[in-house]
Amino acid sequence: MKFSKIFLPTLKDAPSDAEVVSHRLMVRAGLIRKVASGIYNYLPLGLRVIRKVENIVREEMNKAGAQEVSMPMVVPSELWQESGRWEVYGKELLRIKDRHERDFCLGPTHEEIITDMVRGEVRSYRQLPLNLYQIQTKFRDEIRPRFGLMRGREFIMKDAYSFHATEEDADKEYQNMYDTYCRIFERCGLKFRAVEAETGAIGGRFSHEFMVLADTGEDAVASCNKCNYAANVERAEIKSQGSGVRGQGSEKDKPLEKVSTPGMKTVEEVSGFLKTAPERLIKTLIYNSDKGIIAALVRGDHEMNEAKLKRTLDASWLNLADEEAVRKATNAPSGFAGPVGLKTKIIADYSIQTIINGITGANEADAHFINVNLDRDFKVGTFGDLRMVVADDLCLRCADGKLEIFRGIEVGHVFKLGTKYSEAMNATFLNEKGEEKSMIMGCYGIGIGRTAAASIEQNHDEKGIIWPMPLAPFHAHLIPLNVNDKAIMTTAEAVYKNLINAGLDVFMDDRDERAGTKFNDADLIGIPIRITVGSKALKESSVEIKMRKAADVSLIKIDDVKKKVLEIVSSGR
RNA sequence: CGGGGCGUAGCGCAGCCUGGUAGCGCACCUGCUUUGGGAGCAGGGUGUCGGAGGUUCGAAUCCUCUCGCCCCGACCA
Repeated sequence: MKFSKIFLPTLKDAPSDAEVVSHRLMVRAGLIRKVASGIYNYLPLGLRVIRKVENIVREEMNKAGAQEVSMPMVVPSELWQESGRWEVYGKELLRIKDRHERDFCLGPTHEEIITDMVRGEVRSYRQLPLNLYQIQTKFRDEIRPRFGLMRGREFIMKDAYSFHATEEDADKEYQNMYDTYCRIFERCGLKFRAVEAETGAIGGRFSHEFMVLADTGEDAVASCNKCNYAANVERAEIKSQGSGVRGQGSEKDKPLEKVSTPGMKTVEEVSGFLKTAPERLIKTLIYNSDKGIIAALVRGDHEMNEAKLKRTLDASWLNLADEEAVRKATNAPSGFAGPVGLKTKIIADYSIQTIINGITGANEADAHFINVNLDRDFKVGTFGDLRMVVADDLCLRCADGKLEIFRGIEVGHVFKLGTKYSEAMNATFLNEKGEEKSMIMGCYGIGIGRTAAASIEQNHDEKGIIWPMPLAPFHAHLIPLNVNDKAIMTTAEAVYKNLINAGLDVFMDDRDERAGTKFNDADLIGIPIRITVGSKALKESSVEIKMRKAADVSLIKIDDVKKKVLEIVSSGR
């Protein structure tokens, strides 16, 4: 492909709405253009990269025994009603009506459709297992799309679904997909980690996320500095610290006292006003759930982890009570709730056990209690691990490890679904004994565009993108320095044809531009191998070859170019 | 959905407060010179100033409504 022919608009300035480096560079390097919030055009160069990722995914999935299918993007509401998610999924599900006023949605994920497809055909355990996948455009009406392809509303995803007759077989496939994902992201040249994760809206039993390490990542991951435990902070468990017994310290219990705290609602305000450390405060959060109104306590310097709370309560839904419900439960405006004298069920994080002479809301406006002590002043129904992990928390899985927090971009996610969808949608089969059983399912997703974006987050410099060879839109970038020089152009054309005949993807900048312009565009676009044809090297029957990621330039005889480039490309980096 | 901000040339922005008939840099077009890291000179403006309505002799500028986009938050008392 030649620059003069390709539709490749590069930009010196990035549009002001591009925040993160991958978004800026994708726009500047002419890979994508925005159509609407979270919705993008893929330009030729961008599509090439997308295709590279897709093909790696496709090859590895096929190798792992999965089969490619394609399902519709527009899905009738009935299937979603059957699974119950039409009600549950919320506003992210873009609902549309056809001309007959029938409800449809744009598929954000395809558990319902695939389950419907499989249940229609599979009757016997002999037809199992199955692993079907597609690479397709999804739509999720995200609250706040951002960061270009990183969190779009419309995005390309590989989603795979497996069906099994037994738990063991499903577990085996889960491991198979886990291993496959590791191979895929390794082939993409990414630094990543697989971490334990929450299952979220997809549901299911357990899951792992594949996180590309990047400071701009939207997720935080806790990982042990001693053992191989790693989990999304949403999920990460904490070894309860201390003995769990109050009063170990030298401090004596003081009498309970009510103090005036006009307008002081937040932990910062109260601790600042009373001149104490936030860890002395007991934060009281009033929740509404299917288990009734709950008061949940965490230490002032900690954050509640609702996923943990939900699990500990065994609740199926849970949300923070609104102002009115808070008043009803505590007789006070929000901001002044506390466990003392509270009638509702109280659940607390382990860390509450060790607070001596704590501070809580007094369940009346503009007042807090100080010197609050567990058991003497209030009772807790259940203790549990309820809070978000922070750096240096102790690892639950090993003896003396501490947790570190790093940021990551979620590029893949594997779920063991179990029978959530097969039961709801009646996807059954007959086993050897002729018994009717629900199929055991798994599902496995990879964000294609996000993987490309994540690669840029990890591989760039101030000049532009530095593609790893497997994702690069072209293998080599050929630059004839002066298109009006006959000797240079003859050589460049010869090298171009020679490399193409060798099966390589070659990009030639045949524009009548100055050297600086071409070099800068080359650095921006980030093709791994740069070959420069100029008069200096030509005198020695040579061209210059430079790797995008390296600084050094080497001369190479024109006759040896093909061999050299093939060598670099096949070495994979 | 709540708060804040922005919408002026393809991109980045100024002008708006204090109304007077639209500008800067880059890009783009023409010509000449130049040609190894974003060239120089000369010429060219490519715009419903997001849209609609209003105030006014006169609106990019003031007012109202509306649309779009961006940022922060959106359960953290």
